[in-house]
Amino acid sequence: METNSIETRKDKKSGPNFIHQIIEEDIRTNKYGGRVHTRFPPEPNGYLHIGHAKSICLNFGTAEKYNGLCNLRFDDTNPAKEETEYVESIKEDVRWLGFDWGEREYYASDYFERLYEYAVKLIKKGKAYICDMSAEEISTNRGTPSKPGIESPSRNRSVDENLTLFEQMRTGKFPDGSKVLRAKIDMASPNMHLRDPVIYRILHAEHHRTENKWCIYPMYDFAHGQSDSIERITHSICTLEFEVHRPLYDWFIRELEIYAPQQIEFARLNLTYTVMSKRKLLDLVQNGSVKGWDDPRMPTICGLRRRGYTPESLRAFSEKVGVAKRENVIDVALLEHCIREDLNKRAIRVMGVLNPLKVIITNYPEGVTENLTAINNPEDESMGTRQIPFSRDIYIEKEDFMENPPKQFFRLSPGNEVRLRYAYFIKCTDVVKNQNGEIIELHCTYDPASKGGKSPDGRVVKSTIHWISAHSALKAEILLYDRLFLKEAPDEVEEGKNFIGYINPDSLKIITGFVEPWLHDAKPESKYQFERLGYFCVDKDSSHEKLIFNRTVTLKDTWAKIIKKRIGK
RNA sequence: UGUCCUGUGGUGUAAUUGGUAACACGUCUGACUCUGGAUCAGAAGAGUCUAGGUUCGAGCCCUAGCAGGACAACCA
Repeated sequence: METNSIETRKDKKSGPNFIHQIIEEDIRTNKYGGRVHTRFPPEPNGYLHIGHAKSICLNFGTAEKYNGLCNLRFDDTNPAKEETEYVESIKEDVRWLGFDWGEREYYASDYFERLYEYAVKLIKKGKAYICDMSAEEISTNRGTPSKPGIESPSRNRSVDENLTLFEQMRTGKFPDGSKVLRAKIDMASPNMHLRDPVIYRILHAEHHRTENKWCIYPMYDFAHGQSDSIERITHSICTLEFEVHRPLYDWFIRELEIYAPQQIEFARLNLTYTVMSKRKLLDLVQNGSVKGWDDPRMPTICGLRRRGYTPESLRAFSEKVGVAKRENVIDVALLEHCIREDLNKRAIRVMGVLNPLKVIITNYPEGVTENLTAINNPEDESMGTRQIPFSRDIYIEKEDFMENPPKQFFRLSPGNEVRLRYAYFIKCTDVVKNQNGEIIELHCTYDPASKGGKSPDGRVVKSTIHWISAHSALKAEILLYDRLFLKEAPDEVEEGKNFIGYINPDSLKIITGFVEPWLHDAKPESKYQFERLGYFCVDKDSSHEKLIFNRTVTLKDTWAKIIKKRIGK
């Protein structure tokens, strides 16, 4: 009862997004017999990124919400760019995000025969013709947005001649680029897409699925809408740039007299400090700025997965960014919030020291190891506890000690007592330095009565720091990732510059740290919180011989903020 | 000089379809705490691109502007 009222207060949700409003109206008016059928239609020519994740969540999520279906369809009309490898990676990513397309895995290439017949129908109606001009000629004759185009000399060929030529195109009589099939619409249309668009081109290329069956291929514009029609999609959700194509799709559907889906456009996702275009992501991979498509700094789904993002966090993110038509740039802080929120509930807490400083507890017996109990997750008692070894020599984080601390520094300093998490209170008695004056070791004393972290006399310490027992510490390679770009909007390049120039030179720091022995058997992709530091996940290349952790995201850090402010002033 | 789309706190998204701007992230306080995490309590921050108009009443309707974006691949 109480929880309920809290939930209704907290989850006071805003109204349905504009697409859902349209759908709800369509259901109400029985427009498609109450049916809701969407599709996610990627081209298998690259890896999916977080922008696609938004689209996937929208399409599959919408179908789920309204008890409908969502197809996975590959728009594979360009054999030159598409590969089976991409088909596989896309399927893996969609599945990983938690969506299921059942038996409904389709390909535009499955419809090539039907599309060919559609083209023939257009020719027979006098609505399409074979054009002999070259690509350049077609382009220059198309005019500009403000100047009408010029009609092709081939425009008034007879239906019979067009039919014959199209048939010959299919049988391979003509070389690439020598002829195209064009829709006969209006060379003076203010909409460029209606100026006799090319709908079929000759391409003597092997297709990843139809192999060498075809040497002519439909253009995307002539395949996409009809594919939606064939699949009896009710709501064809796509991004804004296809808004101007809609009149063309509607024209095809009308002239072909086939089932008409409804296209609705929404604004694609943009993220601060991130580039999202396939071209730029490819550039990053090819010029070696990152190690590959699944580099944890990439906004690709496989990159985010390797970074330690969970499907749940990505779905929550997709929900929070909303759906609208206005162009937007989402603060990556929202993405980071989503993964912290998810991992906070689920990740096991462990201790890891990234930048070790040796501490000798001088009044602790030598050669003794005792086990202390640590809580696996204070947010979830059911996750239990574990034992961690403690001994005379330990490592703490270098940043957790200051010889001459400012007022706001609560951690270890000469004379200041702190708690070693789950262990004892310690006090620093000596600072050992090398010849260069660098601190290399600390001597401390501990209070045996404070075992477990509580002092019987009730005295309080202001700070708790993490540590690792020196002899049982496990070495691990730790990859500290930061944002890939220094500039909030890396797409906005200044004169004569390139977005590559905005890359953060410190986006990756590789260090060797220590972690609890308990992590020896940690499995790839498993996620942990290193207490006080952040969330880390085991890299897929990690092994018993060499443990590798990726930092997914840091914890929120008030102290870091204070420092930043002091430096700023 | 064209056509289409979009303008609401720093960033996103809402506003029960004309009733006096809400939620999230971020920011800032404070409480609590064996993570300077989490949690909890609170604050600041927009008067809705501009100007007219309709109306008792406009972020929502009308008119005219302004600003931003998309469109000229045999790419998708």
